[in-house]
Amino acid sequence: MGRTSDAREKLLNAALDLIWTSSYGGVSVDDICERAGVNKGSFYHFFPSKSDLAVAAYETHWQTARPDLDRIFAPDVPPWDRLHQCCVRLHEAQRQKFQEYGFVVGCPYANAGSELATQDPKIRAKAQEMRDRWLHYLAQTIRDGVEVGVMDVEAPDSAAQQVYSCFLGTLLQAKILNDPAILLQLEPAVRRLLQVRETLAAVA
Amino acid sequence: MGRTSDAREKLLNAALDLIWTSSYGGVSVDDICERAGVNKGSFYHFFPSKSDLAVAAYETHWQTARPDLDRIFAPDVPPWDRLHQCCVRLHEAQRQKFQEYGFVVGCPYANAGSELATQDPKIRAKAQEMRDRWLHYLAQTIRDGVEVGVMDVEAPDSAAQQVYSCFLGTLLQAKILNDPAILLQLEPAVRRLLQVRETLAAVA
DNA sequence: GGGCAACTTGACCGATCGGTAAAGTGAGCC
DNA sequence: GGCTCACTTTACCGATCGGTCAAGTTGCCC
Repeated sequence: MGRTSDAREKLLNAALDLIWTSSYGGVSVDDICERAGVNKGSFYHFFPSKSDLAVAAYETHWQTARPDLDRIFAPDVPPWDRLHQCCVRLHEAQRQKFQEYGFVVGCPYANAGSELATQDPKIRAKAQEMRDRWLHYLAQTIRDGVEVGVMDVEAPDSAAQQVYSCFLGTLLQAKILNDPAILLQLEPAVRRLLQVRETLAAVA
Repeated sequence: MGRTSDAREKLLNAALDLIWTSSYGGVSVDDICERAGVNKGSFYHFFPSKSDLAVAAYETHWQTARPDLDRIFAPDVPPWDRLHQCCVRLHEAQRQKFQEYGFVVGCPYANAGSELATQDPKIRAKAQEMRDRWLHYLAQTIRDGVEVGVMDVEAPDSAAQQVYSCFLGTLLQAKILNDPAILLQLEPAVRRLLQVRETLAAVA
């Protein structure tokens, strides 16, 4: 029935790229179509609006990144190693984007939330969903770390939220300073927040 | 020589308000003029461009907020009390904005940095300047806290950056969840980051 | 009280915004 | 092999964008 097309995927990739390195308001539908090599008529065949495309692009990006995250946060990895690896990867990813574009681009979901939380309910909901997914990884890691005795925390869910705050805030500072090296401060902050045992941390 | 006018001030106030509760890209010059009750021709009499107005609005806001901050971070206030008061005020300010507009609006400077750091050098520079000003308060407080023995930190400048990350990240989460209560997690996070002595913290 | 400069007014600019419509095209299925 | 329907093409829409301009008007200073 009918023909097939990869225009949808090309639009999703173009949208994520452009919005991530610029901003939602700074990128037009025409820009996205041009980058994707797709006509505007086709755009509106696949997506009812610009913001629907953005939401879909974030979901696609998450699904792409998810296998990596599942590996980093696998239950058989020692709890602190998960967070250590996570900090390293975050720094590495921003360093790479910086080399590619000349800019620290920060977290795409957080950028969207910061720009649009008060304006677009669908995008705010998506940013919230992304936060929930991250918190799940973090909270489980912290629970495991406490159980093993490598972390000392009273309320793992609250602690996860605090660690996530450090993530977002450090990424944002790196973006504002346009300096990926800011992210090197992330790991020591997390270690303090979770009272990670020094001797074991050194092993990781 | 010539007449006087308060149009400039009205434009600055309108711009800060509108951009803070929405976003830079989500607010037009016409919107700002309408809110300020000023014609567009007058706008461009006072400011060469929209982004110049934004930068000026942030500076004005800072100068307005500064006396309060100087009081909170005064050298004769016990170091932990400064940070405690700061957390309380941050929560209170967002709660108030939430009541007024129905939205958690976050930090105006961080919002601007997040949205425009990769697009507008002047605004990125301004966001960086605001961060530097905050870090100055925080680092001095931490140095004082260490000296008095109420905090335990190796590198006060790094610690200040980590605390600031917590500020930004927690404000951003509150905005994404549209829930001011998220900010209640800020103080315990700061206490852990700086290893604040529990007994003395309880006094504050 | 006159002159000058600061400010206001309102119409206007070309470009671009997100989104639409309708005719055309081609791949897959029977 | 032809029908059908997913997709493409292209031209178009009214609204709005940031910004301009030239002719006013009004207060301050001498």
